[in-house]
Amino acid sequence: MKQRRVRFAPSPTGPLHIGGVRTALYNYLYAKQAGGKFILRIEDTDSQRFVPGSEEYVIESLKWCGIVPDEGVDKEGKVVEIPCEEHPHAPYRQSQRKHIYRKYAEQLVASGNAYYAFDTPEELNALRKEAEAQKSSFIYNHESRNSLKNSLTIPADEVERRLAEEDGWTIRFKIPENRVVKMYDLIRGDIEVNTSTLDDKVLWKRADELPTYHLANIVDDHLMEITEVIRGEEWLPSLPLHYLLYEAFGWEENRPQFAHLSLLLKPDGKGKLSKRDGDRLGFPVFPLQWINEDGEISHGYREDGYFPEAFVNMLAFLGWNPGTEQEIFTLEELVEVFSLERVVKSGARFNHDKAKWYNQEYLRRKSTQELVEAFRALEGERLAPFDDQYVGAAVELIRERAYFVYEFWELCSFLFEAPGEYDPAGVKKFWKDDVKEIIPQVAHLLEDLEPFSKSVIEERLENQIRSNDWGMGKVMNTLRLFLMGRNSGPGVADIMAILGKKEVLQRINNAITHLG
RNA sequence: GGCCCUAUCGACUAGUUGGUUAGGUCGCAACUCUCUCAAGGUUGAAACACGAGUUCGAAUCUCGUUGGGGCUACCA
Repeated sequence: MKQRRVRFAPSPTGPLHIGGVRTALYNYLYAKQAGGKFILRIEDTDSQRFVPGSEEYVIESLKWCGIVPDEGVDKEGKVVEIPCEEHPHAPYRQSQRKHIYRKYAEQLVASGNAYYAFDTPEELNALRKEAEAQKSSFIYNHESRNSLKNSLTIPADEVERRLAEEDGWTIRFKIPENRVVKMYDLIRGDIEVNTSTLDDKVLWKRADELPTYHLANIVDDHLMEITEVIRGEEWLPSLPLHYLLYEAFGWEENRPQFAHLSLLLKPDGKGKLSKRDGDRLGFPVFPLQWINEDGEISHGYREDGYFPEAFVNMLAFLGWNPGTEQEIFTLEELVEVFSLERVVKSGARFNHDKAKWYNQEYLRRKSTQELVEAFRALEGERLAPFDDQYVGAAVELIRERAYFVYEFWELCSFLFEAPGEYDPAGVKKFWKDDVKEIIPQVAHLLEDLEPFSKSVIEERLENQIRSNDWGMGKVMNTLRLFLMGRNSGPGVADIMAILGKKEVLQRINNAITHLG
């Protein structure tokens, strides 16, 4: 059996959107499952829309996710430009493969499958406008091509002259008339389209002397011996053209199989997920932060505190499921169980809550030490005076309450800084005459307590409060207020054990003098 | 408009050969635990878009309608 070779082929026109990351992920999982190759190819045949930095962004995003290309990118994370043993098909950037495509385009003209067209963009736009006015649409196809300026209507010597003297020409594919193209999609099954509904797509652009996606894509997939093309659903309407191109080149024998992935949809309303939805609804649409030329910042999952494993797991389940009830999978486990047969055909709405839940699940699976390190990475200055044991105790106290490491400080800052003020609502609710009498007595009870551990504190407090009939709620909530400045949070005994006797007594006394 | 894809709880989905009390997860609600808030535990509300047809029997097969999505560039 042939080795599986799949590719992810983004265009460097800006940051990679999470839908793109998902496509890359599915390609990667599919390749790795069979011990195949995952190839990265940069499809930069649109010189107009090129955005500097996007190629690096794609590579860094994939790296963050743990999706490392086998071919196309070297160990330094650079796109390979010169062929070598590991990257025999270099260059992997289409702009650097220009010389390759031209002859294939010419070959199609020679075989009668394509033709030169001399119509200017202005002329075509005028035709489109005209058709629109008559509530129809202009299509460059078998009906119109014979009345337009191309090598099918212009005498051969004239064509020769114009090709030599002018640079205003394109090469168009000559779509056959009234033929049914029978296609097969690994996710969708059989698809049939009549060629008469298709238009004569441009294969070679005058504008930048480069092939269009359609030509470059087919040529490269063939030359790079791609076995399966897994791409977004937006390419499904082009599939008949691509089949016809394989046929015209005589490459049907080893034409890759195709799988079209449904698109990611907005969480609300209509349409596919876009950059603006992230800004509007407050969640990232990109794996990594992106800053455009105007200095506008788009949020990224990485910068927003997501673990890459959680992000990948969440993305994998958006449009795929293993058919079992397990929902937590590492990348390695996903490689094991992934299958295209289980990819869902309909579009999936992105859900921010589920993404957060995944992060929480992964946070819970981290060791305390890993979380201490992540916490320190975020709050270095403030945590510096405290040793790992103390920070670890703090982390263990609040880890169950967090979705993200960045929430840690808010949840346990009181363990590192004594409260400067006390929540007025809590003071009003608990700091009453009877409690003012009781708290000093409670403080006194703690003074000789040894060891000052959670269970010992808990036992002493509970016994005394109950036997004196002071009221558990009143006393405990007041203590919590004095220890952390707020009236909701972890258990009082837990807090005390971490802070230590001296600090606890000091905080209680401070509060008493402060509040009077 | 034309062409193509698609249709199960609010969301993600299971239900691959027609017979299930239509299952799970997120979210939501209630109860429970409890010194508060979380977390946990238990429970609940919640779906086969609609209409025909085939069949003893349809979420599942067929057709149609409707909804959703994509494409319709010398963009990918």
